[in-house]
Amino acid sequence: MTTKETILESALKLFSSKGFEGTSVREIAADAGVNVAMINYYFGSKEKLFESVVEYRALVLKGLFSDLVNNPSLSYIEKIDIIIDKTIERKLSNSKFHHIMHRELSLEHRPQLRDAISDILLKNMDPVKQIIKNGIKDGEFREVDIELTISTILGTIHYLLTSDIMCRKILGKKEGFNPFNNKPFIKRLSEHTKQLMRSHLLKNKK
Amino acid sequence: MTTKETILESALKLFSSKGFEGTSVREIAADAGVNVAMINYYFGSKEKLFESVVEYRALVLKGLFSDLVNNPSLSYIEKIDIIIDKTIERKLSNSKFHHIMHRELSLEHRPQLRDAISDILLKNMDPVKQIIKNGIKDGEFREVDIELTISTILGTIHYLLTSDIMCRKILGKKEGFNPFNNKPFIKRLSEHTKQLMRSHLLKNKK
DNA sequence: AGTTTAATTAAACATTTGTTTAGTTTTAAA
DNA sequence: TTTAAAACTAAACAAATGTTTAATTAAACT
Repeated sequence: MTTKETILESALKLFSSKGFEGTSVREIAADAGVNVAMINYYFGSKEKLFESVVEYRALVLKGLFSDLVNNPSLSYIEKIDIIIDKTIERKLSNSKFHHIMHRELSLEHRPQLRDAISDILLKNMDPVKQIIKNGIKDGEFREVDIELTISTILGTIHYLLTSDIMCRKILGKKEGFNPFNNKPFIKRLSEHTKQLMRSHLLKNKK
Repeated sequence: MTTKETILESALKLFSSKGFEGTSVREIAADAGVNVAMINYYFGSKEKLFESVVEYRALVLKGLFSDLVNNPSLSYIEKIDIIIDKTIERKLSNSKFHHIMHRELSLEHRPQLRDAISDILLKNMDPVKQIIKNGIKDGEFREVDIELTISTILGTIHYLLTSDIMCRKILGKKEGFNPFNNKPFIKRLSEHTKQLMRSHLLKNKK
């Protein structure tokens, strides 16, 4: 790993757990095992380092669902199932990055960064919207509020996978329980969300 | 308003918009129009000021739903409707405080504060749980995943009411749109969530 | 080889940080 | 009115902050 990448990884970790202002460049340098000056040498400033972390990680959140829209071999509800699983999966494997982005969203300084971040987070919005819209048009889905239905999917997953301590308390679990690598819980979350969407979306339910 | 309260109000405002580390005591003092030393005089330290803000505002988030559990004149789904509306209402009238609490939850330092905050946020968890449980027992509700159903309600509302910019983009609204004081949108959110819960919870739907 | 460019270092820089001090004004009680 | 406590102020404090400098080492090129 190059020096630049080492710094990016340490910055990702520390920004995620302590926030931007809560993390000093010296901490990042120490964690990465490099000289403090290297941060400004490679990135120019702490703020630009932060933006680089966002860019660096935004790449892995590329559009996932665009090819799903025109896939004729799946029913609409099956597409929703896939969207749910992929969303959970993606959030789990990028939990630190999601932490950073959602925290930044709730802060009011650095408005241009907020804008960039919301774009990244909603990169998959349009294909999902299209799938639900088509599902309604073809009579498989009820005439639901499309945007808010997507918010429910994202909100349910986000709410539980953002704060381990919150998740633990909601579920009534003990200290040792870690939602992020607990397979039964992930399965449970997936099943609940899918079932929820079946009841909500499908017209002819039995 | 006393000096102490003025400081608390300014701290609430600034912590909410810029975060704990992102806000300096001098900014707070300036905003409150008092001398910097007053903060340490009244609160001891910046950290204790933060805890005081949490205490100060936690009072207004008292248990809302405990009397709802044993109310016999309402059906279970009507109780859920009330819970949804009260949750939205409470979040709107304390949006700054919710900002602070959810941000703090996602940070990993100050663990004892995280614990206190999650307790505050979940103060109403038990009565809601009880209502759904009774609804299932009495045959009005299906056998849903109770904890995750609550997470869906909270998650949907939280996801949309946390970041104005995100909300705007999800809904495809212009710059000027502010979800926090847009009545039609609040109504829309309320209706969606209620409808969602009807489909999800009710056994004999038509 | 020598030379230029890049990478890295330790130290210093100027600000800003939270906090404290010592003194002053205001308030309230005796 | 005198006295004591509370409220408030301006200044100073030490520590930490992001950033830059100047010097040194390593790499790459001619």
